[in-house]
Amino acid sequence: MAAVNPRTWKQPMKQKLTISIQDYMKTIYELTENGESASTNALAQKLKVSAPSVTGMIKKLASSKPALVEYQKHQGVTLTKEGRKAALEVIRHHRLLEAWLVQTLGYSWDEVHEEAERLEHVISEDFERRIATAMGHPLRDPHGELIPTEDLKMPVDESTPLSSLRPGQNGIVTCVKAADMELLRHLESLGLVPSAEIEVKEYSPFDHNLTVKVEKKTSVLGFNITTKIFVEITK
Amino acid sequence: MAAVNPRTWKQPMKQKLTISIQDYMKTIYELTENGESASTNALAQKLKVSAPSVTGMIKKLASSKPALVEYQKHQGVTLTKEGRKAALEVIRHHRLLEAWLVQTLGYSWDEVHEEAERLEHVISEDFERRIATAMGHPLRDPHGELIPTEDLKMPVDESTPLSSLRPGQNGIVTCVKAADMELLRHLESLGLVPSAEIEVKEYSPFDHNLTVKVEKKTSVLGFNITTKIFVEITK
DNA sequence: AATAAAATTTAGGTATGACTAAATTTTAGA
DNA sequence: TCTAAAATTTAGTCATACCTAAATTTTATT
Ligand SMILES: [Mn+2]
Ligand SMILES: [Mn+2]
Ligand SMILES: [Mn+2]
Ligand SMILES: [Mn+2]
Repeated sequence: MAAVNPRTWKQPMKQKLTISIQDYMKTIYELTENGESASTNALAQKLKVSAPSVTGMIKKLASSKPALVEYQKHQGVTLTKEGRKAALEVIRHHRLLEAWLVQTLGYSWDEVHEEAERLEHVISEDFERRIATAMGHPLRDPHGELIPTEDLKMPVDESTPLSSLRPGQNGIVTCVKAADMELLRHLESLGLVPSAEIEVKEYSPFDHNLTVKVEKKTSVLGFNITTKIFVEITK
Repeated sequence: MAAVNPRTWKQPMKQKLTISIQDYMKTIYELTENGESASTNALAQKLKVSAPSVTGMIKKLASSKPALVEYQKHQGVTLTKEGRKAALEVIRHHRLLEAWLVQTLGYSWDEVHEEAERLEHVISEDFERRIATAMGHPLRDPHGELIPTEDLKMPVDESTPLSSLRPGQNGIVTCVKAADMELLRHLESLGLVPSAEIEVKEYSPFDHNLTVKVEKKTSVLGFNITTKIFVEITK
């Protein structure tokens, strides 16, 4: 119910990270998945915080023991090993929660995100274990995003973006990487949800449009959509 | 994900109360249920915070618009109508969550409290509605505590403390008002849980001990226990 | 009524995590 | 290579919610 005096903290504990820090870690993870470092501005935008606030926080994270990020002025940040663990812990919470909310409370996949965004920071490890067990240790969340394992490793994703398929190829949707609720609802109306089967019918080399067929429905999808849908190629 | 600048708050909103404030409201509610006002020290103890911190917070709550508490120096605090609503909102969240965690994740009644204590502050009204609906709008939590209604009224409790029963009277347990996990587990081992049927066998006028029979098990209970168990008299 | 003890408030700080405005550094264009 | 724009950091504040030590007020007890 109450707070802990930071001055009386026993150091060598698995210290609980603040909600802010947890959000920073998660966001840095997402921005550095491609291998590049995360810029101050990109973080500021994603976290909806000013750039100076990011600089301040980043300095703190870099000088904490153990350091959670690697930081060089003007060069952005990357996660340390410790930092990656912290990020994956939050991401595991988030994705398990999304899956659980959809399965047990009938949330739709475009509604869950917000709720999970707040719950992810306050559930116990016990809660995490209970929902994981109750769902039979799912591999992916409702969007198809991979759930970090209990020992905080991120499974490798074998799937490829729909944009790389060509006419004649088929696939099963594994993941839809979209945050926008409008877009999510649109894709759902087209049947483009995880585990849907897709046939690629046509490809337009100029705009990279793909014509795809999902459950008897045919749609023409632009490049900015086909790069967000990931599939496991079946043919 | 980020914070709101309090200086740019639009006033006349159903402003979201901070977690600290929510905990103060809940605790003040509990301490004033008997009709008396809550003292600074009692609040400090329950909230695990220093007395000066309580004074400071109380002043803020009293001068906020709308005021959440009524406060007179050295005289303790009581809740305003607004304050009571705020308290009941948190209590409803807490008790619905306890019921939900026990029903769907197999928490035991002595484990749920802590988890609910943190979740109560972050679930949405939507989440509240979903779990209430999923459970068929339960009247009581796993301890038997009454759950405030959706329109934030506290139902009146018809039950009486076990301590007021005498040999020959029977009752059904409605509520066990104990916070201590050890005690809760002990009572459970005696079968003293909500909806258990109790027969009062003996009464010792000197120490107010009651000998009771629950499911073929007979126990002698001290006054400090019998005042914490509430029953609906059936005979 | 006087005084000691208990309760409460005042005074002065701290940590966290935001913000704006100004300065600096990096980057990219001519 | 110089320079302007963009990105980033520094400097200085602020709100929230705690804290300890000291002062004050209330309350009991003679
Ligand atoms: Mn975890
Ligand atoms: Mn979050
Ligand atoms: Mn709480
Ligand atoms: Mn509510």
